[in-house]
Amino acid sequence: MTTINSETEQKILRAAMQIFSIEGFKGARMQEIADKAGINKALLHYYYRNKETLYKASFDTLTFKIFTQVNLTLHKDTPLFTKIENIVAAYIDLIVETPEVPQFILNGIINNQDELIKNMQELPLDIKPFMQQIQNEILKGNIKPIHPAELLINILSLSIFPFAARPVITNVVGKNIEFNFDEFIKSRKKTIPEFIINAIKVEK
Amino acid sequence: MTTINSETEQKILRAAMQIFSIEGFKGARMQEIADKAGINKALLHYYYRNKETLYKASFDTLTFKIFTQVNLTLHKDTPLFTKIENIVAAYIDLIVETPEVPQFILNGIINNQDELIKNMQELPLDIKPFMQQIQNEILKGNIKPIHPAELLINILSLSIFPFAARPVITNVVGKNIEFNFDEFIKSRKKTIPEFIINAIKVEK
DNA sequence: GTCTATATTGTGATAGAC
DNA sequence: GTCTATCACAATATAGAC
Repeated sequence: MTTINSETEQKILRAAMQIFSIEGFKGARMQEIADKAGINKALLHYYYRNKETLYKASFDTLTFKIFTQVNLTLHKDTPLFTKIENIVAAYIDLIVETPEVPQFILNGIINNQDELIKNMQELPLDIKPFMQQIQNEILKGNIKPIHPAELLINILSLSIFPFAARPVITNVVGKNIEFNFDEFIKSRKKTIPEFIINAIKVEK
Repeated sequence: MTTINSETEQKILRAAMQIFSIEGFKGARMQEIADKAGINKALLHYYYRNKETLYKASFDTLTFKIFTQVNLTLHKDTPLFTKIENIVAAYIDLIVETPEVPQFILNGIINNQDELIKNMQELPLDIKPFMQQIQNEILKGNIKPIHPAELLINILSLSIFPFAARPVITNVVGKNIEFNFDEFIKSRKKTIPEFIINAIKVEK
């Protein structure tokens, strides 16, 4: 993690996070970041040697909170169904709070993939205990057989995709019916876990 | 839709679709497209006035096929559960066949949003009949109550997200367990519909 | 239609004054 | 620490010969 000292450094970082999220690494212009931070281009290079350093600092700051929070939820010792509710809620809350994150990550996937992967590998994300928990519930006959990785990917897909696809969804769905995205997202904290639990639970 | 005449024009367009998908609009270099097409930079400008024209032509060509196919599946008169299987299969097949599409669309969402929306509004996508079909099944008590738009978004999320997030998934999941993405995707044509149908079906 | 050469502009980065 | 001025090069676009 990067430690921030001065006021100016913070203004730069805040501006950088916004611009990189919207424009991606290649699309972002140092001039634009400087403008948004209300300072001069040369000052960017004073605080951050070059564009890459600034990008890395933005990535760290944006992802640190969300990943530690999700990691925490994954490791906590709670029953599976409760944990699924918690994971979904954590994702949705954090993304609503910092909506740049999914865009930033997607942008990274698209035009800065190697750098992104390198950065992600440094994150302390350990999904093994959660996978083990799923496996145990299957063995005990409490849920239907499913590959633990697949269940995790389904949880992520349902939680994150709508944010990434927001403009397309509001456009395509909104063209056909009355649709309020913010209300939709709010309701999802309840409907996603319901959907998932219905899909995997065993009727007794 | 753009009409293509000469052989060279096709080579350019094919190259452009690939480069734009990987690099995004701003990241793509005209030189790179020319190289991949095996021709000269100046010739790009002969066929397509500028970068934007070339981008638009790439978008049209890439999205036309996938959207008409999905639209067709949505409108066909098949039972709901079969239709869900068909939609998922159509998406996965088309994306496997043209893996540039999700990246291209995401790129558009991210750094060319207004243009993308304008382009999408021209597509002949009509989801009303499918939504009506879901509503009818709910009324007949065949499936659990769910907002039709939400069900559609869940189908899209589960089908598309893994492609967009592929690098992150292979990295994060692969770091923890043995994981083969191609096999995973192949199996999803079966597991996604199962998951969805389990989530919404009413036990009788 | 296709090329080489070049004009023109954009953009990351540095030097050096204050 | 912050600025102005400028360098160096990369990238889009055009002119003009063949």
